[in-house]
Amino acid sequence: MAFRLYNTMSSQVEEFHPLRNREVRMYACGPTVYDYGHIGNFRTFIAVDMLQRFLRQSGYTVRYVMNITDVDDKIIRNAARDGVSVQQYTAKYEKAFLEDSAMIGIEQPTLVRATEHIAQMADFVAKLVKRGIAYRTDDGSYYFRIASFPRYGRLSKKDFGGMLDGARVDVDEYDKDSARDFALWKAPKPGEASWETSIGPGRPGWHLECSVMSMAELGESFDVHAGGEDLIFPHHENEIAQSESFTGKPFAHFWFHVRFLLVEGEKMSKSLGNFYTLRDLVLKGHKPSSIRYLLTSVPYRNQLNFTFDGLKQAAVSVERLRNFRQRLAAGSFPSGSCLEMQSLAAETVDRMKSALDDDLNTAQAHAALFEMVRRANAAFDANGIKQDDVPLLLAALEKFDEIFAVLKGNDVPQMKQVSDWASTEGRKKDISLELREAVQSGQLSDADIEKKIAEMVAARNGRNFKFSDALRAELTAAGIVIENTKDGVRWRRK
RNA sequence: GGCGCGGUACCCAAGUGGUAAGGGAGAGGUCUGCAAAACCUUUAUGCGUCGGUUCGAUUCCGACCCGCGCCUCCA
Repeated sequence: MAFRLYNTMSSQVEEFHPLRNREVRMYACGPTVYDYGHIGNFRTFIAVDMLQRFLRQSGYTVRYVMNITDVDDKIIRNAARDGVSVQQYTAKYEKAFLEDSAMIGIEQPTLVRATEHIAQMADFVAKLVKRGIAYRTDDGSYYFRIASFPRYGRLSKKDFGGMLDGARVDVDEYDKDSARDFALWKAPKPGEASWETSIGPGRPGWHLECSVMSMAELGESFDVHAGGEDLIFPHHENEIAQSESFTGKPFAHFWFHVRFLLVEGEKMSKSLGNFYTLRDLVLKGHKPSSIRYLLTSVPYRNQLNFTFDGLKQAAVSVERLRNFRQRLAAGSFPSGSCLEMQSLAAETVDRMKSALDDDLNTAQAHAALFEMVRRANAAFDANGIKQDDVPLLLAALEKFDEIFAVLKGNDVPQMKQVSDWASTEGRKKDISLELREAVQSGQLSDADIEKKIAEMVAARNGRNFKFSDALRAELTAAGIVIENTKDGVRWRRK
C-alpha cells in the first residue's frame, strides 16, 4: 500500500509520491534559538523526525533540511538585555536545542542558518524588486507586494480578494502600499544587528530565510515542507508567495503541519504555569523516552493532551516493551520454529506499516505492537516460542523502534547530562529527588551489580531469604530492578 | 465575525454504515519462599445533546451545547 499523507494545501489525505523517483526532499521550519525548547516545539520536531524515519524505512532516500533562525526581534532584544552579541546569544541556545533533540531521539537533519545566507537573501530581494514584485520604502526596508500574487491565501484558505486596503487600522504602517504586504527586509535600527548588502544595510525578514535556504539546499521545487500549525499563516503563505514569484514554479508539494498540544487540558502558556521545556521535565525526573513515547502516541494531526499522568503511563508502557525485548534477548528457547509466532511477527510488521502508511497513524501502530507483545508473552509463558521465532519477533520490535525510538538505552546518560547542566547553570536546587535517583542508578557498574546478584543467588540457594532480600532491597534502592526467572536472575536499571 | 479541528469507559486514546483497537489504572485469579516480570478474567447495550436519513448510525445530514486552533512573526 502506498503512503498516504495529509496535505494542508489540498486539505486532503493524498498518495505520497516524491517528485524524483525514490528521493524525498524535505524542509522543516526549525527553532528560533532565543530560549530552551519546550515540549510543544518537540512535538513538532519529533513528528517530522518520525515522518523522515518512516520515509527511509519505506525505502526512500531522504534529504532533510532544517533551518535555525538565529536572528529576529526576540533574539536581538534578549541579546541586548544580556549584554552579549547576537552570535554569542544564539550559540548557547542552538547548542541546547541540538542537545535536547539528540536526548529525545531526533536524528539531526542538515542544518542551515539564517545569518549564513544573508547575501543570497539580499540577491533574492533584488530580483523581486527588479520584477516589480517587491518594493523599497523610504526607510530602506523592502516589502512583498501581495497584490502581485493572486494565489495568496490558498494554503491558509483565506480570501483576500474582497479585502480593501486601509480597511484595517494599520495606518501607522506608513510606507507600505498595502497593509497586508509583508517585510522581506528590515532596515537597520540603532543598536540592532545589521548587515551591509547589495540592497543596502539591514536584516532579513523572517519568511525570507526559509525560501532562500530551502531552495538553495533542495531546489526550486521539493517534496515536503513541514512545521507547526501556527506557521500556515502567515509564514508558509508568505514563503509560497515569495518563492513562486521568484521561480515561477511550484514550491513545496506537500505541506505537513503538526497540531499544537495541550498541557493538562489547556493551552500551554507561561501565564497559566503549565509551560514546560524539555529540561524542566527531565529535572522533575521524567525520562526522555517517556516524553518521546507520549509525544508520539497521538497522531500528529490530533490534539494531544500532555499530562503528568500520561507521562507516568508512557513510562510504564515503555517499560513493558523493554521488558519484553529483554525477555526475548536473554531467554533460552528450544530449537525449531512455531508457525503461530512466525505469522504473528509478520502480521505485526504489516499492521504497523499499514498504520503508518495511513497518514502516520501512530496510535494504531502502537496497538499492533502491543498485541504482538501480549500474544508473544503468553506464548513465552506457555513455552510456545522457539529459537527461530526470536529473531523475527525482535525484528518486528526493531522495525517499530526505527520509527519510535524509545527502546534503546536506559535514559540514564541523558538524565545525567541534564543534571550536570543544572549544576553548572546554578540550578542545582531544581534537580528533583527522582532525577537524582535515576542518575545514581548509573553509578554502579555492571560488574558491581553482577557481583551483588551472585551473592544474592548464593544466599537464596542456601535458603537464607532474609539476606537475599536485603541484598535485593539494596539494589532496588540503587535503582536496579531484580527479576528472578526460570532462566536465572535478570536485572535492569530503572 | 471568517476558516478549521475535536467531544469515545476512571485516565490517555484509535476506529467503523452492521453492532466499540491499544495503553494505563482498579478488582479477582495463575505463577512465585517473597517480590518483580508475565499471563488470564473483569470494567462503555455505549461513543456531547436533540432531531433526521437508513432495515440498521457512534460512524452520514441538520440544529444546539462544550472545548481547542489560526486570522501579521507562538512549534
